[in-house]
Amino acid sequence: MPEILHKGLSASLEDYLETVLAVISEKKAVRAKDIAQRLGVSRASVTSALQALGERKYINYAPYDVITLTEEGKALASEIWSKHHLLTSFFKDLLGAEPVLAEEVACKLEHFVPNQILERMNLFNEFIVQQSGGLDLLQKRFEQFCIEKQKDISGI
Amino acid sequence: MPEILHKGLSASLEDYLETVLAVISEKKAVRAKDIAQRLGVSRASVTSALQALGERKYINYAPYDVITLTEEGKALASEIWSKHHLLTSFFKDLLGAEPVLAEEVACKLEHFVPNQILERMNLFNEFIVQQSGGLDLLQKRFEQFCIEKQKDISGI
DNA sequence: AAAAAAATTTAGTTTAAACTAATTTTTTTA
DNA sequence: TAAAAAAATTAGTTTAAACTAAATTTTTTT
Repeated sequence: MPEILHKGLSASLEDYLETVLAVISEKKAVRAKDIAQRLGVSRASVTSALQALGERKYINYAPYDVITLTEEGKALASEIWSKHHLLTSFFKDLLGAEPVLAEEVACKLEHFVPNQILERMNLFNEFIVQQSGGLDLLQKRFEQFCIEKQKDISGI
Repeated sequence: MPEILHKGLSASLEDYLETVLAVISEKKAVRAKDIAQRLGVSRASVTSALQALGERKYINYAPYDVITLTEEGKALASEIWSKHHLLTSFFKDLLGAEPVLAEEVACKLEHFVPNQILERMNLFNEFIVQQSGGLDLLQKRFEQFCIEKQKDISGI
């Protein structure tokens, strides 16, 4: 599989880039060790991913040197990160999915969901929340609906 | 990447299996050529995928012989197919996404979406449609909402 | 029924992404 | 500051999934 996406990066490399941003946001320096831990891969895999991201100018990389994001890298990583949040929120807050499952799906979907669909999710979310008089009310009613549905099913 | 999913098949092999079912449903015999065309891969790739599916007992495969689905294969292919439809419908009918984009996303998501999230999508769909007095009304109101939103944005 | 055409398979190559083991560099500590 | 520990990198291997080109088998046509 070539498996190349929107901006010319594979899902895998996008994950590494996203993690670089996440670690930078939390700590001062980016350690390959941290990235390896978060993604559950070996340090060797992190090195080769960082080299690939360096070649494509998404990060500034030199062996044993400090890692920083280029402007391109920041832009792309932020874009992916924002998709991640939007998707997680859609599944978790609107559909009421388990937070862990919502995260998991978002983590994969973020790499290939078309912008049009993302926009539609947002618009729909706004629309429904507005129509229902707020997220809280909507969630309560939906929860109630689900409970009744399950009663119906068990009552058959 | 090992990239193995729920039932021990990769997304790629699940796509081949799904396509076998689709072709069987439409034609009498399954031709490697048809599968190659649908998936946009070479005939050689189809052969090796069919061999892999044969080894794992999802299809009955022997060189140059007729291809059929095993019971396991039918069950799994149908499951994926049904996920595909549910997802496509969610994005297309509820969110109003372009049919082609909805298909594309569904095609990838079907391989790793957790059942809980799929169930939530269905329940939410039912809930919202019921609350809105039918899908037609909902779609009209949502379309109107989107139009107004876009006016707002352009009016800034 | 033999030749031609089409379809399938095999053989061998490529690529991306992972791994382990060994080496090198940096950092910490005694 | 020298030795030990930790971290990062390199070298080399593995796997899955694609590809092309060549060989084989099946099907069709003359």
